[in-house]
Amino acid sequence: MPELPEVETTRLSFAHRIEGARVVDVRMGKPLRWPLGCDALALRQNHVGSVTRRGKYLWLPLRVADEDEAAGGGLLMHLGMSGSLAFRDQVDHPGKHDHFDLVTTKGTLRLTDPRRFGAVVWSPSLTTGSAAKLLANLGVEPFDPAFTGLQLHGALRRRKVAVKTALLAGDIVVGAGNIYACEALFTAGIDPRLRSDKLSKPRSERLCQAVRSTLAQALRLGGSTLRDFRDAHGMAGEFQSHAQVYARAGQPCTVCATPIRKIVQGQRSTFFCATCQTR
DNA sequence: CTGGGCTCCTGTCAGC
DNA sequence: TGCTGACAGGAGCCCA
Repeated sequence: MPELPEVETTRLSFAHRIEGARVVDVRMGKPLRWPLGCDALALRQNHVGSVTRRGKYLWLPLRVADEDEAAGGGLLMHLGMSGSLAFRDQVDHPGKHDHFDLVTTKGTLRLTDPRRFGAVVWSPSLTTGSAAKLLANLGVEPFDPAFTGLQLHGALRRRKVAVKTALLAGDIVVGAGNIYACEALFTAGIDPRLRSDKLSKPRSERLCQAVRSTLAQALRLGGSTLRDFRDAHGMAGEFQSHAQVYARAGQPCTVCATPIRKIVQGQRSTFFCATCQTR
């Protein structure tokens, strides 16, 4: 589910409210993708710092306030395919898909994740331990000035996979998942099947701009709510109704009316317009 | 090192 | 209405 716009929308919706809170209790539900990596009770008395994002991961820094239950470090969170976070003053008894509650003096942060591909992992810091390992192979942030057409061209030149697959891999540029990779390629007018190393510099420049503009537009619209995405206030996103190709197989292209095609690349569906995406 | 395929898990929907 | 199979926003891991 959550690609960069959804993760960032989530972060913006609760980061300012949880900052400075003291952890009062922690509740774990069914196992998530990885174990927490520390004693959950050791998180109590820690203070939550400023929540940041790297790719599709969120980082909740913790500061030790009471040496008895010291954890420090922070929590690296990932929403997987079906995860969402809610931050509420008061939470109900956990439902069957609520697998993590961080109860704080300012409210409770709850991870709901039916498929449990998501994760909450403790790490001593962002640059050491499990966080460092999980973030090690991430590509550049799409809104970082270091992400340029030239840089993208250089990275794609060394791959032979389809450009769509290379975008999804996240080790060149982070943030574009299946929806936004499809949408960015449409905006750039590039065939998703094109081999990465066949992208010219002008095409790479267009793709760079398209990745950025697509993610920026999605961010303005609060992400995409296909089924169950909500930000931490429970607000749905609006991007899905602006999608030009994603989930529109058989429907007319908004530009040229050619029916949108659906193919499979690397076990993921790709949607594209065979007329518009040839430049 | 690269690329392809599998896997984790649950819910939903199309088709019979 | 009930069953079965395909598919879903991610990404780590294993093997060729």
